Amino acid sequence: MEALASGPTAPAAARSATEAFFARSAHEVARELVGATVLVDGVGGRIVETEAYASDDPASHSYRGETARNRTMFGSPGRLYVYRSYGIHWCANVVCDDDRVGAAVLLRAIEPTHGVEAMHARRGTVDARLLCSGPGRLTQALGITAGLDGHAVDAPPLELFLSETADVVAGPRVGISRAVERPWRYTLRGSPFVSRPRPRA
DNA sequence: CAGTGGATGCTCT
DNA sequence: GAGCATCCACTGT
Repeated sequence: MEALASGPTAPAAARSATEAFFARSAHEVARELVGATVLVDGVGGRIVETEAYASDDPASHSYRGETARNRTMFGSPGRLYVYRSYGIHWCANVVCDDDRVGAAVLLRAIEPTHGVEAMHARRGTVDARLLCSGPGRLTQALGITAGLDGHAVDAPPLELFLSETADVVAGPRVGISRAVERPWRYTLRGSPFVSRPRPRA
């Protein structure tokens, strides 16, 4: 993937390749991010689980309009939206934009491939399957906090490498109470590193 | 295994 | 004051 040439203050007209990739529906982006590799300071791995949150989605933080918390969701695509979950964990999204602002893709699980030692140290677990298999776990393992909110996903310390097409399965989202039935959770088929139900086959 | 409850902070009603 | 896009420890089968 190309490096992001323009900084935060660059003219909006000069949209980078990364921004263009994320300037689509959260569904397309969520599906294509499965199989991609994301690193923070060289620590991370292959994305095996994502969820799409659309702009007109009752389950999305952006549904009721812009607030102080979700401001990043209404900005440039290709940036991280980081928020605190249940008062304890951080959750990381990538902002999308399919003509309507307020869409994003939640990163739910990663297969650890880079900097596994650092992840173990941060997480304090010995089970590789539990290092990044959940939105709160993966932010802890990669060291993602509110400090990275609004940060471009391809600007240091973040790196993103897209992949060839992966074998992706769609299913219902996890942990939400509204629009529960929408099958907007995307997982890498058969991966033992997804967060929820152990893949049965 | 399945089910329950506690921790903990912030947003919105 | 309720309700979370969660995780973990602990209980009982």
